[in-house]
Amino acid sequence: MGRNKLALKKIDNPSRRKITYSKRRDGIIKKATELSVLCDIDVGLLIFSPNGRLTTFSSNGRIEDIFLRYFDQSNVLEAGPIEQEGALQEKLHEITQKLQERQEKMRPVSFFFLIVFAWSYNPDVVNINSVHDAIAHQQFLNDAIQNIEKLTMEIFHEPIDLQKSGCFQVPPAATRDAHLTAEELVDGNGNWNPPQDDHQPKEAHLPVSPHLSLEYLRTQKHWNLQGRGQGSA
Amino acid sequence: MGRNKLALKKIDNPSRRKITYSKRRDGIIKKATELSVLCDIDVGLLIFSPNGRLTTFSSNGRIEDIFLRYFDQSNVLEAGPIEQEGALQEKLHEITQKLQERQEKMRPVSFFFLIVFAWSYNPDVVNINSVHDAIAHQQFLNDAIQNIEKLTMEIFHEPIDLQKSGCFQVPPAATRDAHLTAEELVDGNGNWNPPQDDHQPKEAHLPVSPHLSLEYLRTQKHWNLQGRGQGSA
DNA sequence: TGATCTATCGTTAGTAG
DNA sequence: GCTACTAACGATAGATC
Repeated sequence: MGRNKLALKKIDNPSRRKITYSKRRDGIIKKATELSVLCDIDVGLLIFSPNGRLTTFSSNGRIEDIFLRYFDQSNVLEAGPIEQEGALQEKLHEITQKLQERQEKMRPVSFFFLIVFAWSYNPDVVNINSVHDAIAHQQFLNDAIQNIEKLTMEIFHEPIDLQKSGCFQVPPAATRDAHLTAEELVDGNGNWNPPQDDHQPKEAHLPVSPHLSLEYLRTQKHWNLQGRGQGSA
Repeated sequence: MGRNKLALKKIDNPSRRKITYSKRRDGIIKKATELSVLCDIDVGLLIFSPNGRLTTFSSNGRIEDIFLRYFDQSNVLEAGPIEQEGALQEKLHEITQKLQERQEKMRPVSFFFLIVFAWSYNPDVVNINSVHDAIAHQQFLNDAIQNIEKLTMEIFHEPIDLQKSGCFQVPPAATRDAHLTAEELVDGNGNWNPPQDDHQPKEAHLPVSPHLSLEYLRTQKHWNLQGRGQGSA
């Protein structure tokens, strides 16, 4: 199209690239508009410009509404897969550290959300097996709750410098009683052990972790340029 | 384009609508591909077909990576605004109830995430004032932690029927000790009250709630068809 | 029968300069 | 903006399931 064809590769000349960006961004937004109106459907679009500036399009309400619908559909089932212990912990720790290093002015809830999101997303899960075991499932749930709690504790115990940007320094969080792991609550035979007063705090772990079900992926079309998608071309 | 022009309105004929959908979906994905390659940028695209089927495009990795980048940019600051008590509680309750009614096969973590997301998103916040008060902030954090925990408890105490789809019925969660509200932990003078054994469970509340900063919105372009966006046309 | 591809054709709208 | 040029796509027909 246009006076002459463009090769499908990055435009070297920065100013030309920006011009092309503007034109095509507007074009694709128009297309998205038309598609959503003509077919009466939800469309969401996220574009990060060469300068890192974000342009968002959503056919209906906010882009977050589209996200919600996405996650709503992603709630697909299979039994919880087994995750090698520790890996998830490390990942979370890495994220929290990175965020703390940046000392970004972050709103606590967004921060908290990011953790939970990164955790539930957990893209690096491979070599996992399905286990239909209610006990394990319960372990997972308990550990999940405690892990989030624990993480939040750890995070907000550290002073995040929010004062510089009109926010506050987060004071030390409250002492909490919930530091039992499911391992302590369920014995080797799967029997329930109510918490005792003489327990010792212990590292929680996540024996089970989420991933998208294969069946779900098969019913959906996912495209991306790195060939990691599941789409039927 | 095409043999003759289409009016920019919903296509009445369902089969024609689907055909148009397919073509234009492929077209817009091609455009998104070209845009991301030519300009070397991240692009994410979410399309829900007339049948509710989801098509996803992401220029780089998974669509969730684009989400993460979005939320990363969205973590903008202002002091936490005051939220009228109760409204958020109601909203969360509504969501949990709706989800329970549907009895959908949901993965616990996704479910949990959805709650946290809906909570941190909270689009209905209006008429809020900024308050620079560390105590209130701490209350908020404590309440936040406890609310999520409490909700998770409430949710998973209820048997969610996951068995029909190869999943399990979630057994009653462990007895937890963390049902104190910040109100109980911090007295009227802002002093810290460690938990006592004779406390009574009580409804937690959220005095503070997140929203996107206006300044952030001003620096970004948001488009949508309902005129609620912030974009400069 | 209805849905979903494929192919072809001709018009026009996206876009490079 | 403008202009030139071509690729997106509406219509239609035929194939497959």
